[in-house]
Amino acid sequence: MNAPLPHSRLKPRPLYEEVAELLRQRIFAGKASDLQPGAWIDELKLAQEYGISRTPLREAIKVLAAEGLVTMKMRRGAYVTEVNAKDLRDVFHLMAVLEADAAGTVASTATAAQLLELEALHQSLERSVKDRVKFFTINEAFHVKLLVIADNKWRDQMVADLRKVMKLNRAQSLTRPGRIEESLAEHAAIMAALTRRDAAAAQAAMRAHIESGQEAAG
Amino acid sequence: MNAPLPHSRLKPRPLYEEVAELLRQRIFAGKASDLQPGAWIDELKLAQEYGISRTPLREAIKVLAAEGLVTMKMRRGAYVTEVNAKDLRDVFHLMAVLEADAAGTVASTATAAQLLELEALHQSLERSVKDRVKFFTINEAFHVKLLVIADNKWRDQMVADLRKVMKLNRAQSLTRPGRIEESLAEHAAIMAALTRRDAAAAQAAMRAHIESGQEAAG
DNA sequence: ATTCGTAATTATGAATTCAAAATTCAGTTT
DNA sequence: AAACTGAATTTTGAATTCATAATTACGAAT
Repeated sequence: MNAPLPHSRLKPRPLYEEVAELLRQRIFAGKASDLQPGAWIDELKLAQEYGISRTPLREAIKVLAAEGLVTMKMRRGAYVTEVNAKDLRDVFHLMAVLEADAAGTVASTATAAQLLELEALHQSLERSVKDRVKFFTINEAFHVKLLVIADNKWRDQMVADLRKVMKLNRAQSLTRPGRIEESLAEHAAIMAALTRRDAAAAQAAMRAHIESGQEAAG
Repeated sequence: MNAPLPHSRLKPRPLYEEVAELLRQRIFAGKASDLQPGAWIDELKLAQEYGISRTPLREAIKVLAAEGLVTMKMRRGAYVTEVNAKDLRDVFHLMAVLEADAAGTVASTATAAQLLELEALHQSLERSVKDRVKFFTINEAFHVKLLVIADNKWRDQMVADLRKVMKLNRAQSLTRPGRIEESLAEHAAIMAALTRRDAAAAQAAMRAHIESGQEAAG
């Protein structure tokens, strides 16, 4: 079949993480891949395919299980997690709560320089309304920067995990016509509140923004 | 030292989970155990001690790593996580945010019967001011019940993980004189807001309660 | 005596092997 | 033909073995 993966190069991180990342991508590929939600994960097949043993593969699967991407059933192996509508609502709700809190923290504690960094990103976002991909990228960068400034690694971890679960569904992304302009307006509201250093308003604006994104997805 | 564990009985859950639980307890025992914060985890020693091989032990360690209890260093093994003062503040903050949100949800969506269940627990709490252990137990039960009613399994998972990290520190627990009465008063405020179905007040009361607990710990 | 370099030891990461449970399949019986 | 029993196969869970990276120990040289 496949030649063994040339993981001959000096490995900067353990194999199981490498494999976990590969599996994540296959899972996120959704129905394009064989690892769709609900699918059984064939350890033997995957191990052979990647040219590795089952040991690191199983370790990778455990990592994904902790992230919520796969679900383990006793003596029945691992399955790609299926998220129903309520799950998705719950995940979006938490994302809104956590990011709103981050926005509030930034409004009250960010330095002037940090606010300028956000402002720069926001302006870059405004210039990207015509480029869907670029808009998406910078939008992501804005949210990441906000979290970095809010400086709570535990929340960062939580948000990252929630994002992964969201990606399971594949519905999100700014595809609905007019959604980009809408999103931009919401970002403007967030940015304005931050600049005013109005924590309550920043929280509210961020919450509205995420919930708005949820509707776009649903 | 120890005889091999008699895992002869029909195992209801995988060995690595069993072991993960044992390790958790040892870690939570804190300085009473050899697994204090910062300590290196000797795979070989532990595996021999439990009478198992390194394979399930390493799987257990990966589970704990996902929970944040241990930290992996590439090619250097696993270490019990050390939480500094800022980490602890950040964890408490998130706990406050998540539980406050849950309280808000309960205030607005709980059924009358569910509120009565909480009310019953609260009254039981009032009757336990003189029994430190009982108070602690019922207090825990109240928070758990609240989360169950709020019905968001992803938040439940997050709160559970945060609790584990908190327990790493071992400072928490209602030991300061007068803290029990204080805590009871805060619970009364929460309960009152819930009964009034005042979501905003319930959130604020819960947030105050958790932050108050943080001071008691620090 | 200290520092640098190399050999020996130790510990981690990964592959392989083994055991046992679950599923599948065939055969028999009603 | 349907259903039940039991053997064969498949697959998970765990132990063992192997390879390599990292640390330690030792010794020589400055």
